[in-house]
Amino acid sequence: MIPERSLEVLRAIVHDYIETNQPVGSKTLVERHAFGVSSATIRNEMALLEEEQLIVAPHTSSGRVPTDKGYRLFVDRLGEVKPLSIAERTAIENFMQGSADLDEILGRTVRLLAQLTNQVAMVQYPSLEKGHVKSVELIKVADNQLILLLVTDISRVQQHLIQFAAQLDEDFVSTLRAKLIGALTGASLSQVSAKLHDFTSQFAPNRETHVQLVLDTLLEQVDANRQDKIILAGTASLAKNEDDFKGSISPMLEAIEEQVVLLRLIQEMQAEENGVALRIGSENLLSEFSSSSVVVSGYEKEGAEVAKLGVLGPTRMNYSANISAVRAVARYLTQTLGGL
Amino acid sequence: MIPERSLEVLRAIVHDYIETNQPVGSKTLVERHAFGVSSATIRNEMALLEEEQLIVAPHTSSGRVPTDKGYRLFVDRLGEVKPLSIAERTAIENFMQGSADLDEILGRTVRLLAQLTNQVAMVQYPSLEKGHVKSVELIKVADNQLILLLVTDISRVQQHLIQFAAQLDEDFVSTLRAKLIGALTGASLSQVSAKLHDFTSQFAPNRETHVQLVLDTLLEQVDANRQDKIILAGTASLAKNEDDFKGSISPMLEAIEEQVVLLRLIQEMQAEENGVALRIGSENLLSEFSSSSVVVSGYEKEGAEVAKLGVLGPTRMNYSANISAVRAVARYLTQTLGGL
DNA sequence: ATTGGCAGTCGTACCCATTGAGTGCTAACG
DNA sequence: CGTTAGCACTCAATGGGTACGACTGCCAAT
Repeated sequence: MIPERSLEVLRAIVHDYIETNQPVGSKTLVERHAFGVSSATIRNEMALLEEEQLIVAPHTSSGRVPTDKGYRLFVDRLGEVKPLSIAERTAIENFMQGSADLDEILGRTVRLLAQLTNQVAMVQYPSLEKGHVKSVELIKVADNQLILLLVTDISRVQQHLIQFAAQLDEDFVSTLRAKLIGALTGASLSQVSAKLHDFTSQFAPNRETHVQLVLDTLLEQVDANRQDKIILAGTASLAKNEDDFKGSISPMLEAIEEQVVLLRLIQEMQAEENGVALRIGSENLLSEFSSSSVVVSGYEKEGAEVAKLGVLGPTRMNYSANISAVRAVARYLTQTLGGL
Repeated sequence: MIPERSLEVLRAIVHDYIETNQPVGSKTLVERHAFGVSSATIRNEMALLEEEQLIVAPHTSSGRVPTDKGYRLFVDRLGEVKPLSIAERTAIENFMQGSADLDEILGRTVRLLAQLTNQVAMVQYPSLEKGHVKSVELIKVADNQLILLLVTDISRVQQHLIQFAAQLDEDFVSTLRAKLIGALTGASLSQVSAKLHDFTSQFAPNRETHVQLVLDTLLEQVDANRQDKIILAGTASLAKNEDDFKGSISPMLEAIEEQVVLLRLIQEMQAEENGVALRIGSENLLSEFSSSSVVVSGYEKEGAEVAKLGVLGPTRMNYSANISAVRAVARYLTQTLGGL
C-alpha cells in the first residue's frame, strides 16, 4: 500500500536523523542520498508520510523527525540487519572466554552488550522453572543453625540460612539430609511440592516442626526461581544520551532500579520472526519508557529458552546495529551455556 | 583564630544555600537570620570569609557560595548533628525487621539509606578477611563436575563450579571432602593458604592434578573475599540533582558502575572522631567526584569493623541530616548483624 | 508525475537597553 | 574601633527588536 519510493525516503530520514540528531529537511536529504529526483518531489513524498503519521515536523519551519510509528515501519521493513564486523565478533569471543561460573558469564555478557551497543544492557537470570534438582545439602553451621543448599542443573546453587529454636543433633540432620536427597534428586522443580507431600510423616512427631521448617524454606527457594533477577550495565549511557529522552532521566533510573518493572516489561515482549522482540516508544505501556525503545532476545539452555537479554535506549537508536548485537550476544550466550 | 560571629555567618550561608540553591547575599541573610547587626556589617564579615577562601562569589554582583573548604569548616565545627526524627527511627526499624539472609539485610539497608537521604547509597559487603571457615563442601553434580562450597561464619556461602577433564569417583570425592573439612574447619581465612601447604602430598600421584585444581579454586574463593563487593541504591537521585554537579553525570555513573573505583574511594576514608568519614568535593582525588561529597561509616560484626556504608551526593548536600542518617543506619545494621 | 519558483512561517542568533541584586568603599556615628 | 548608612559600580538576567536562514506548501509550467 505504501509505495517503495516513500519507504526509501522514510529509510533515509531515519538514517540521517539517527546520525545527526537534527530534524531532516527535503533539501539536505536529496544532497546526501542520490535520489533521482528534486527536493520538491521529496517534499511531496514527505507530506504523504506525514499524513500517514510516520514522520512529524517539530515546528512549522523545520525538517521532519520519525514518529514511533515511523520507526516501527522502518524496522519491520528493514530487510537485512547489518552483520557484525569482524572486530566485533572477535571482541565477543575474547570477552566470553574463560568463564566457568554462571554469575561471571552473565556479568561479562551484560558488560559486553553494553559496550557493543552503547546502551543500557540487561540480562535476565535463567529461570529455573524447567530445571531439575541435582542435590540438596544441609550444612550445620551452629548448634541451632543449618544452611540449606539447593543445587539445580542450571549451574546455580541457592542457599538459605535456617534458624531453629532448639539444638539439633547430627543424626537428625544427616537422616533428614539423606531422605531429602532420596526424595528429590532428579525431580523437576515443578514436582518438588508434590514429592514432599507426605514427607513429614516419616519422622517422629517431636521432630515435625523442625522438618516442616526445612521444607518451608526449601519450597520458598524453589518458588524464588520463578521471580527472577536481572543484571544491568551501561546505565551511564542514559545520561550520555540524555536529551534524546523527553523530560528527566531520573524516573527511568528509578524504574530500572525497580527490577520488578523491568522484568514485567521484558517478560511480556514476544519475539517476532527474526528472533528478537522490539518495543518502540509509546508501544511501551509504561510512561517512563515512552521515549525509549527496548530490544530483547531469548537465550537458550539445552534447546529451551531459559531467559531473555536485551538493551534499552532512546527511540532514536541505531536499530539495525542493536538488533544484530542483541541477536549475536544471545547466540553466543546460548553457545557458552551449552558448553557447561 | 576565626571569631565566633564569622562562623555564625558561615553557618547561615551554608544553611541558606543548601536550602535555596541560590548564592546568598548580605541583605537576604540578615532578613532570614536575626543577627543583631546590619547588612553592611555582614558584608564586612563576608569579605573576611572570602579572604579565607571559605566562600566565593560566582560573579562580581552576586551573593556568595561556600567553597569546599567552607563546607569542611562548617562540618568540623558543626557541633551537634541533628538527631533523627521519631518517624525516621520507626521507618528504620520497620525496614530492618524480618530479614534473616545477609543478602536481604544488606539489600534492605542500602535502599533504606537511599530513601532516608535522597542520595546514592552504598553498602559494602562484609570483608571476610577476619572470618573463619565453618565448613567446606564438595558436591558432585555430574560425572566430571564438582561444586565447591565455602561456608564462613559471616553468614555467607560462596560457591564455585569446578570442571574436570576426567571422571571422578565417589570415594575420591568423599575422602577429599573429609580431609578438607578436617584441615580447615575453624581456621581463619588468612590461615587457609598455610594450612594447605602440604595438602596434596596426602594423595596418590595420579590424583594430584585433581586435588590441585580444587585447592586452587578454594584459594581463589578465599582471595575473592579481599576484593569485596558493593551494592548501590538511589542512583536516580544523581539525575534529580543533576545541575548541582559540574559537567555531566555520566562519568559519575560510569565510575559508580566500576565498583573498583568506589571501593578504593571508600576504603581510603578514615573515620573522624564522630564515627563517620567525610570527603568534600575536591578532597576526593578522583576528578569524577570533584563536585560530590561522600559520607561513610563503618559497621561492625562481633565488635570488629567488617565493612563500610555511606552515601554519595553533591557537595551542596544536607551534611547534618546525612551524617546522622549514615551513623544511625550503620548502628542499626551492626545491631541486626549481631542478632545472627 | 515532476519541477522550479516563491511567499510564508517560525526558530535561532544577535544586539541593545533596562533592571535589580549585590558588592566595596567611604565617611559619619556612638 | 566596630558599626552603619549611603552611594557608585559591576554584571547576570531579562525582554524587545531585527535580521537570518532553514524549512514548508502551493502553484503554474514542463
